[in-house]
Parts: sequence; C-alpha cells; structure tokens
Amino acid sequence: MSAPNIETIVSLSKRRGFVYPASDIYGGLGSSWDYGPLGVELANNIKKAWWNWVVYERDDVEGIDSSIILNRNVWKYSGHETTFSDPLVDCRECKSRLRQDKLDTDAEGKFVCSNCGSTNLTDPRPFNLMFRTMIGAVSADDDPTALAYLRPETAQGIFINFKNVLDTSRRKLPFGIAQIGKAFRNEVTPGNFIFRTREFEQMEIEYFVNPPDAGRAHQEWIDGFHAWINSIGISDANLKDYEQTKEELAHYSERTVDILYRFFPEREDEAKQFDELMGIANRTDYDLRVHSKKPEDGEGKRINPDSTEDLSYFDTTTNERFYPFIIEPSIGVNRTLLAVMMDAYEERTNDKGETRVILKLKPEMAPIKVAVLPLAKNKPEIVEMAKRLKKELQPSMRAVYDDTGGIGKLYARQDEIGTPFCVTVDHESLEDNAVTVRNRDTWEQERVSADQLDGYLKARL
RNA sequence: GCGGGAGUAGCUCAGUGGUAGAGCGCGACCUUGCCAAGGUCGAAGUCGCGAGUUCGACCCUCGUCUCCCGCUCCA
Repeated sequence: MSAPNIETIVSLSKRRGFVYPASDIYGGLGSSWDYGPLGVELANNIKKAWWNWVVYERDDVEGIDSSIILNRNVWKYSGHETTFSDPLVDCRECKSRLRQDKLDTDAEGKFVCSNCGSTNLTDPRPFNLMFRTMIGAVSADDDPTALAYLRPETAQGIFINFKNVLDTSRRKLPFGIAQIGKAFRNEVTPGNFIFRTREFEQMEIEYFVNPPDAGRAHQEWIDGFHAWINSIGISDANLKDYEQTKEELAHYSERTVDILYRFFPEREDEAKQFDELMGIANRTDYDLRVHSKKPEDGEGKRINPDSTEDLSYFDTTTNERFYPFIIEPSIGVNRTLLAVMMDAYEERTNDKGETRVILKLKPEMAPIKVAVLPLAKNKPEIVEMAKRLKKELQPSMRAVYDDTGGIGKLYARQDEIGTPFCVTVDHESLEDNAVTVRNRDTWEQERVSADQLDGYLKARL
C-alpha cells in the first residue's frame, strides 16, 4: 500500500482543484484554505454520509444549526474565557515557546524552561484562543459590553439548546443532538495543510444519557465511529484508538478516547505518525450544570446567576431529577477529508514506466460519479451522443463531459480525482446504442446499452 | 513571538550586471482513436515590495512583506 505524505496531497489538491491556498492573489493568509470544485463535493459527501448515519439512520438523534456568535456568558460559564487563554513565554536560550502555567519553578520561584532548564524566559503574554469580535456597527473597540467571540466549538450551541430540543421533539433519554458547523480558534501553531487551521468545520454529537448508562454509551459511540470511519473508506491499517491519560483529560472529561489517523507516515517514530482525527469524550454532567441557573441537587455552590434556566432532566418513570451525562463524539470535516484523500491515494506504474495516480475513493465519496467521454471528437455524432448521455445522467448523479484530450489522458484525469466510472462513446455506439463503461480500479471495460446506463451505474455507486 | 527556509509564467524550475527562458499545464485548429499520441499557432511574468549602489539591477547592498517548517494548543 502506498503511503502518501501530506505534501503529495497538497500538490494534487492544488493541481486538480480540491483545495487552494486562501486569499492567494494577495499573497495568501496563513493556514487558510479554500475548497475548490472537487473539494467542496468531497466535503459535502462526507457531511452527508455523517448526517445520514447519525440523524437519519438512528432513532435517537435530532439535528440543529446554532449561531456562530453567542451570548458572551456562554463562554464565561463553559470555562472557555479562562481555559482557552494561555499565558505563553519564550525561552531566550533554546527558543522554545512554552505555557507558563505548565512550568516548574526553581528555589527562587522563577519559572524554569522545561526544554533546557534555563530561567531566562520572556514575560508571559496572554494568548486567548478565541477570536474576538464586536457586536454593533458603531461599537468602540474598547467597549467591553460589545465584546463577543466567534465560537471555538459547536458543542456549546447544543448544550444551550438542550431544553428547546427536549421540549419540541418530545424526546426522552437517551437521545442526541447533532450539528455540523464552523468553529474558530486562534491556534498558536496552525499548519500541516488543512490539518490544523484557525477556521475549521466540526461535526459534533452531544448524546445525553442517564449517568449510570454513560460508560456503556461512550463505548458504543467509540466503536460506532470507528466503523463509520471505515465505511467512508479509511482503512484500519492507518487508524488507532487512543485512550487519553489522566493528565491529558480536559477538566470536564471523565474519559476520552481519540481516534488517530496516520497523517504523517514519513515520520520515523511510528507513534508520531498518528494524530487526532476525532475525539469521543465522556463530559459527565459538567456542561448542563454550568449553564444551569440553580442545580437542585443540594450542590448549591454551582449556581449560575446569569442563566435563566435549569437544565436538569426529569425522568417521569422514576420521578427523579438529575443532570444527564453527555457523550461527545466530535470529528473535523477538514481532517476527515484529508484522511479520506490520503487513504484513497494510490500510484500505479503503466507500461511506459510512467506514474499514474488513482484516487480510490468510495463511490459514495467521489466528487464526480461518472465522466462521459467521446472516443473521437471530430465526429459530431459521437460528441452529440456523449453530451446527451451526460445530460441524461446528471439529474441523478454528478456527471461531467470532457473531450479536451486523447482518451488515455481523459481516463488518467478521472483516475486522479477518483471518478469511479468513465463512459466512452465510440463509432459503434452510433450503430448499436451501447457504450463502454470503464472501471477506475480495475481498468476493465464493459459494454452497456445506453438505455440501461443509468440503472447500471446506480447499482454500482 | 523566536529560530530556520523560500519568493522568476497556472505548476515545477533554469538563468545572466545590459530590462527573461524550458518542461508540463492551459486555449484554438488539423490529424488520430481505448489508457497522459503527433503537429501548427496562441494567451500568460512590472522576476514579492521599497530604497540604495551603478550609465544600467531579476542578478549586488539594506530594509520590508508574505508563505512554508519547528516550538506551546487542538477537531
């Protein structure tokens, strides 16, 4: 199996129109990327597959789409205003950048560089990972009442809608709320193509359960997502489940399992080849408690004076009131897209010793499902028939027509972008009303009647 | 922010103190017809930006901007 590095995918992406550097004509903008004609199709296919599986194929999940800009108190009580703001220092000796709150101090109380042991550090500068913005066109930049944030995660928009969804959908535990949307973080170190960007898209589920059921539900989601990731074409050979250690766990989490993908196959240390594709956290009852006006379980110390609601759940079968635990499977669209492309990437050497790239995407993921190609473009009848077939197919699947090259080049182009089928119209087609369907992976060809083409392809997509 | 690297055509890169080239790609036409075929023609770059040295700068000097890699963070 070939193992392309990210550079290979970057190059293919730019060349063929999956992903471009953003703001390119003005010199770019660091770590920002735009999705081109093929990239947006692939991303949409990923989102559609996720939504289908989570919302349509299950009986216990509802979808929502919440605002990007929320009341600032959401971030105050979620903990983001404090935990998303890290004091950073630079070591003048070894040039590493460090989080001051994670450093040890020496006998005199000076912070010590964890890399080289020097105490020659710069003064700490606060680094808030949330994007700030102002609400209101005439707000002064220093008006604290106008301050707002772009959401650094989609999850909070779900927590604060828990009651709304509960009341309007007549749900009982366990049930989940799903959301796909953009999130923004002022990452200190973005990079590695679309792996880590300041603006990214998340697909998150917050699954609400009775606390005693949390452990089992957590494991079910871990296994479920592992299987889902397989189903969109990512092989187990490049996946790894990772159990976060006690030290790594976020303050709200009881247990978190990450699913890692081999994003960096070129690294020597095998453990470092893997990085996070998604995280599945057991967030306990932390979230619903912190946003609740007044928890009614005797723990009065967690009262939230700014909230107007209590987000506890009343179980009508047991007559008990409690705060549900939340299981959160959270996966990045952009990282998934990168992993899907990397795992599908294959090089094959042809008879002439040239390298051909084949993107072996699952048909479900492929940006283009079928390309209709005329074998000879100097025969108007052939061109016309090919264009007609393309038009007939396109209401039911993404189809393209291409005649700007010899047939070999046209096939090669489609292989490179993962189009599973090519349909070729030749001289005989005019006689027998049949066309050649060529398979991307096997390069085998099959003669199919033009009348049955739509059904033939649908059965294989 | 600090350290390192790099900016010449859409891409990959040559290049010389006398104001630029190749391959691929792209477009048109001719020819061909099943795995990146051949030919003809064509579009495209104020050589990142600014200043200095010089008769003259893509080339030398200084400055500046941008991008990439590494460091803390995370989907």
